[in-house]
Amino acid sequence: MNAKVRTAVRTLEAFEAFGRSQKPLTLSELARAIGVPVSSCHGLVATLRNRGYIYSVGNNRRVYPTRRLLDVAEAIVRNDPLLEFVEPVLTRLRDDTGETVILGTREGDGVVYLEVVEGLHTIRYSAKPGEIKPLHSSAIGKVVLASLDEGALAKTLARIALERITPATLADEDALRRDLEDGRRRGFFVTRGENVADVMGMAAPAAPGGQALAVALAGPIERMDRSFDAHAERLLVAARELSGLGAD
Amino acid sequence: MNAKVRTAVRTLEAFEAFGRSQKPLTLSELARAIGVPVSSCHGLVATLRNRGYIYSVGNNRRVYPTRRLLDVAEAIVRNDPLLEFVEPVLTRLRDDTGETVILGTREGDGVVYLEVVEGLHTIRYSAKPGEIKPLHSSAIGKVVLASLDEGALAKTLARIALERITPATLADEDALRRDLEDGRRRGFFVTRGENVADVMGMAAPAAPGGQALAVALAGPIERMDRSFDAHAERLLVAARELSGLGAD
DNA sequence: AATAAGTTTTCAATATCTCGAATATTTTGA
DNA sequence: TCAAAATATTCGAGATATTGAAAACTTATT
Repeated sequence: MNAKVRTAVRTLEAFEAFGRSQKPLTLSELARAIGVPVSSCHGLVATLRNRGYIYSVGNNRRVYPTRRLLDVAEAIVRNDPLLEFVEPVLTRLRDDTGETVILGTREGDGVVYLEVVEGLHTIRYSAKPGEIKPLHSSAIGKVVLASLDEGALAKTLARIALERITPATLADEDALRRDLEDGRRRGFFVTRGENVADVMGMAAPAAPGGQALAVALAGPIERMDRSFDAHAERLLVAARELSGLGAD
Repeated sequence: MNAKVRTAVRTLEAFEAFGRSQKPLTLSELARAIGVPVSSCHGLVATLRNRGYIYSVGNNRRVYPTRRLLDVAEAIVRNDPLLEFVEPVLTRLRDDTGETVILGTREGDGVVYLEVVEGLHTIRYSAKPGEIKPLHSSAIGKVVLASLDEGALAKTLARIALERITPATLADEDALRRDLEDGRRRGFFVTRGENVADVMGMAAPAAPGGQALAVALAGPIERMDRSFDAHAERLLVAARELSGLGAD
């Protein structure tokens, strides 16, 4: 169930490494950066060069990606079936609350972030699209769990380990079920430092085009608490707006 | 010497397929799009989902990439060691000539396009960064060949097949050598339908930050011919500008 | 509601990639 | 300039992914 195809992962990790390093790398630097033997990295780099995804910079042996990956990524996003419609709603929610806004959905036994609009404060919850979070300790994950019927919920809870990630994590099934019940009643779900210390998340279900997603607001507990009720109300408005979008 | 690591290629081809298809694909559609057995595609898709690079859209079984790839690609380009400086020069050249401008370099036994600024005409030479062109039948390739000393040139010509791609391709070594000599004398190199029928390219060496690159102008033969001298002169100005940039 | 057509998933033999070690090359430092 | 260190490349045994085939599941059609 975990990542399977090693080379696929490595290929993407190589690009991520360039994104982090912010400069051309030699073969061995790249190998070190992605934790791969130099000899294996050698073949990968040769392949990517052959394909025009990376090129050798200058006269030395360093390589760097061409714009090709950006080009592919832009073509993909240009035609994204979803995000075009939802982006304005998320940005308004961010502007009204000042906190980071996230759109996410279930992916396997986790949650994947589809879109992140970062908050306006210097201290803010920071995340990237594509990040994976646990079902039991993220606000969006609780939305997902709460949407399951009893049978599916029991099976899912049995399968996923309720790993204690912080002292506040609800690692106990009964506590988690009570928390889900609270959320169902309120219409939104909350985490208080259960996944990252000091972070509060609140999330509500949203179904743009009929697709089951969730929208979340996240920031430092202290600041979020001060505006808890206003933020919650604003979040629910955004969730309703999203659900009205895109007949798809 | 050709592409070696199969999965690396497939991974990128999968993303390219989404860029082309412009919509979510089922597993078998994706497999068909990239010419891979469904069973193999299955593992690849599972891996990419695990990594947050793709997610399942809607309730059906279609998948589409998240913004994660774009995020990585943007981080890479944000810190591109080269393109920040050269882009304005290329764009001015494009604006002054109306034709497509390309920055390229040698990569193995081919040429890779690093940057493309497309022309302003409806009918124009269209290309993408990362495309690979032959050394012997592209204007940039001729710049590369002409920069080699006799020993390296002989070895390279022996290694690469002078494939006849169009009727106009210089598939004969003597003819190609004479053409290179002409180019050296003029200071720039020309192709006339040698790689793509109806396309004329002209290229000159440029060395921003000391790195051996080439800048090219490409468009329909008929239109390029009408402004041949002016374009050539303008191209050489741009090449000089580029070579003065970026101490690196 | 049943059948057919298409799609996804699993499986184990096989083709391919991976990795450490050895070799070759380049860079660094004196 | 030479020696030492670092880096890149090659190679074969072993680890891993790939594949067609078959089973399980969905969706479309009658």
